[in-house]
Amino acid sequence: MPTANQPADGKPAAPTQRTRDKAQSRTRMLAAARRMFQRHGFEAASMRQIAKAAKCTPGALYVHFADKRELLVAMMDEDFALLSAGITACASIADPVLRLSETGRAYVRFALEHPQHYRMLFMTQKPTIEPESYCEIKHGNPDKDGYAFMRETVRQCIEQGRFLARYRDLEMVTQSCWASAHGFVSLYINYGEDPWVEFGEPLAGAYACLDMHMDGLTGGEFSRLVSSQRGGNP
Amino acid sequence: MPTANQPADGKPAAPTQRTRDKAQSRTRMLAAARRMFQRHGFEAASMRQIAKAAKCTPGALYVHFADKRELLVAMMDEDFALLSAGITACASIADPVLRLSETGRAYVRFALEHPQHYRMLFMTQKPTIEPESYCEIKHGNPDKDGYAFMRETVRQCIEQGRFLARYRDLEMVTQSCWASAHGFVSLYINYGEDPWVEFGEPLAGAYACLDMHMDGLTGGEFSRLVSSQRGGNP
DNA sequence: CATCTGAGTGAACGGTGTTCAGCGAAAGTG
DNA sequence: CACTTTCGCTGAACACCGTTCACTCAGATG
Repeated sequence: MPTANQPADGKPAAPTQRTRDKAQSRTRMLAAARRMFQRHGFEAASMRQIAKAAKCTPGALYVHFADKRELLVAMMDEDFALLSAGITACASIADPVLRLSETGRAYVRFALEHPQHYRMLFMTQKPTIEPESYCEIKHGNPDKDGYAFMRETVRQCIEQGRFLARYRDLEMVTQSCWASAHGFVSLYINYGEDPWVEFGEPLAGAYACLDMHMDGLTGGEFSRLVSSQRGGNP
Repeated sequence: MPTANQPADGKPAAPTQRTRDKAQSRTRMLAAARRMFQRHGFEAASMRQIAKAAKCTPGALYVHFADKRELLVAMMDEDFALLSAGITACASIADPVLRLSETGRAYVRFALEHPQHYRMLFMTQKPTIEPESYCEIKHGNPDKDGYAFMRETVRQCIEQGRFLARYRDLEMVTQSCWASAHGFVSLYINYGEDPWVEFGEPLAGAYACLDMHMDGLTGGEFSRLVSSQRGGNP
């Protein structure tokens, strides 16, 4: 039963007035949702507010998105390209220790620039683990890709003997790298506005955490490498 | 206007039937709220569910707690006391570097032994809590406030020149210590059961993260200190 | 005993995410 | 062109949510 939008032969159909309108609506809704989510957070932003900002009724949102969470996920998919871009930019760095450090920096920059997105990805309780719907079908789980990228870099560091001898457990070291990036930014996202803790410039704090961790892993070689790089290439 | 509960002279009144009932109700409500918050999270747990679990009506909750947020705060106060007890138990350790390390270890043990408590305390998005609503007494007092205790220890480390020269910012270093403990345990609590990250023994991983961080801060002096301690006192 | 007090009730208010019969204009078909 | 089908969208609901409030009535007070 071919439709105008998706013919049976799979060839792209000529965009009709209706399909163009629908795409436009979707874009408008997504933009409105981004504004609301970033301004008020996921819970506080309501579908009615988003609908009003997108100049439609709440029900219309459900034509394009199954539920509120999918609206957020669709929104995050767009911005996730930034994290992927940052990480793939690090892939060109030859030295695995420096590459690992830069990967962490790209990671924390993403977290601090998109705190609400980061919260949804890495700080919320996953309701249920659905292996089919989440992990594989979703054009490759970006979390797993990032993790795998980091693990591969860690593997090279270990193979080249760049880490202290006691840090040989690939999974554990990879997780410690992830944790060194996640720890500070997740605390900042939760308590950055809290008067209870006086946070300074978050990026500086996050970078410092990464550096301390890298020095702990390498026995201080990381800092010496960085300063020699800086001294050698002024 | 003295009441049976709080006479004007400040002397404790004899507990009447009513005051005992009220305290009992409060305790029952708090226990029900803890169950619900830990099971479903702050947002998903509803006042109606809590009321049903506490065998009362939703309105009765508002006799004891101003709103949902205050119910959470009352619950967190109890859990914080448990955590603070574990942290301040390290106060007897003379060496501030070792004391800081042991503080971190106590922190991650609490997190891994009470993952639901920890999630509620440090991993959920909380409504902003004004300082005046919070226990002012605890805030800033190293005996009661774990963060203040850690900061005081960090201050001693800095004053004794135990950290590398570039780590002189008291707040930032304290936050990095917190982050080094929080990072791994929060990831483990979220992804420990997830099939796409293979976690090993969580306590070992968390301790390793702490050690790397301490070595990064001290330029490796921490590990040398620990091994000399171990060698000196076998 | 009469009086007062206050913990608890139950219904309501305005919000929330989500669903769905039906509308009407665009698209497809003869 | 006229007829039928398609489908994005509306508006009204549904079942919840946190919170309020007039009211009740057992226990404390005098």
